[in-house]
Amino acid sequence: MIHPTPRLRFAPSPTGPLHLGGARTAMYNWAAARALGGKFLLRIEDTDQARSSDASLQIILTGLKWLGIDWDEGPEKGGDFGPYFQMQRLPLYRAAADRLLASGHAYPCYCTPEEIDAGRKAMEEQKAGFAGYNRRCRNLTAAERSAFEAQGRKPNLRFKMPEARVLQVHDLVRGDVEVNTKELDDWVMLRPDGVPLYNFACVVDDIGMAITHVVRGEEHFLNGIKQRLLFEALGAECPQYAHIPLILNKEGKKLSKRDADTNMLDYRDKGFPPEAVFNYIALLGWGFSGDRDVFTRDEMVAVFQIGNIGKAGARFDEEKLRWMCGEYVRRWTPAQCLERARPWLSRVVPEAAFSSHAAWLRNVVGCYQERITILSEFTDKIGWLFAELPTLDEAAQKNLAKEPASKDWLRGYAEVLEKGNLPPSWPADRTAADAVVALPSKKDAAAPTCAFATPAQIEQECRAFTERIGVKFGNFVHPVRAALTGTDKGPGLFDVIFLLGREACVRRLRAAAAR
RNA sequence: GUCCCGUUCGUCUAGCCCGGCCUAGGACUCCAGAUUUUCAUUCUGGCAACACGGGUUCGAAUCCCGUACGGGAUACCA
Repeated sequence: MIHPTPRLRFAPSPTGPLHLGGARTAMYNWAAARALGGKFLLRIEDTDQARSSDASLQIILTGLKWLGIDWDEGPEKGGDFGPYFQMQRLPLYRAAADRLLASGHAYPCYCTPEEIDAGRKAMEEQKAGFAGYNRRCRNLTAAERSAFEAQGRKPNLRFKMPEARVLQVHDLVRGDVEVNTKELDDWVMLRPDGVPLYNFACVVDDIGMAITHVVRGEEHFLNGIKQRLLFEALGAECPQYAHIPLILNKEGKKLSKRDADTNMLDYRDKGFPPEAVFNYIALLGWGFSGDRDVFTRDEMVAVFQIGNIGKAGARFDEEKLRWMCGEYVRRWTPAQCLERARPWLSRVVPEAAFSSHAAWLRNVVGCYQERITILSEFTDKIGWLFAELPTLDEAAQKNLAKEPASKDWLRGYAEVLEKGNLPPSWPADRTAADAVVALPSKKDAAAPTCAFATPAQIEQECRAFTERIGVKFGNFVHPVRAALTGTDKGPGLFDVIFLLGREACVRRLRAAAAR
């Protein structure tokens, strides 16, 4: 075979949501396919009929799309190697099973679950090391078979494993590994109802779909051995396997529901930027380079190699994920950020405002961009802008009570602002102000020409006022911020005043002074 | 029990395959400082690791063996 087109797949079973580990596996397959110039396909392993659901399938597909992992063949796409749902491929498995039966690689097993269990227990008592199916049906005579049939027993089909063959296999991640088949069972391929089990369906489909490389979790390593033997029995070439370690929690144990959100879409709903999640997950067991952590999908594809995936399990660290999110959020322009944040802004901002106050909202968002890491934080952060009066938190109350004279300052400053040239307050139209003044204001930025006072001008007037009344600027600022925003954190005070506009500022200062 | 894999700062990792450039690099976190009207951002500096024991070698994080610890597997789930 001369360099066939590389074909890789992600083969989820729709029995639950797409979790971090699955997403990472999908991503590595995707990245390898793109890096090799091959195809990436999705195959749905829905043979566990009791647990599979369409809802899960939709969640998985949506999660992949959200992360920017697109597929060339599979659900919603079709392709020349379909069908891509295993339950639609039953005749293919039946045909392969018949071939195996005919070639003596498989045999019918009439054992009941209870009998199998009893056999296993007996082997355990002999403490032979490995305890599995006792292979009772492996060498049944024709007469014995018909006797079982006569009892009405329906046989499973089992694969006949070599008794004690040493296999030298090469794994793209693990390297050369030696495995003795005596550690392996005669495993069940097909149920009486014709529904295949994982290992069997997987191989039939990997052959049928011309898969060349398989990246999957290390829990499949031994399955890989069974599968190699099946490829051999079917006279097909085995794909290159890469078995990667699982994602661990903070304690180094397998990641579970308690440790992190199990559903990729939970991250979406909380406003984690998908690029950041993608970037972070990629880093769990793989490194872009010695000195860079932040990279795009394209940059990853340009350098990705399956062999560079680490052999050791990586722990999921939400703090670094958060940092990564902030890293992406800060790189957006305020306009881009506004677009992204819209679903969360909508919880406090009336829908109409997105067109009527686009420039203002862009400034609001701009002011918080470097203060958040995930988009849902916007919801709580910007509420004060829309309230009649802000709710004072503990720090704000303290800052208002600190200086006895501060109420006079606030009253005085209210007067200054009232007479000043501030933009109007929400919900009045203030496009003339926001369209020309881009927040957050930068120290060394050229002063824009504006019909209203700019933050820089507001600051100038403020400093002049504090001088007039003989108050240290640094002291003055705190009660003002408290009165205006209800807290001690937030954007620059003069951006706040600009954003709030005249009426709101005056109202808030006077209300705080009157407390 | 048996088999397989792994082990570099608290965490993610670079280096390991092809021993010397490693007084082990980067990032997150943390601490200190600078900037500053708060917070945040940004910048500067700092703390902090080759699991342990043998061996090979002039020389080992890098090669070999063992021990310990961790993970995975051992289904009519995938």
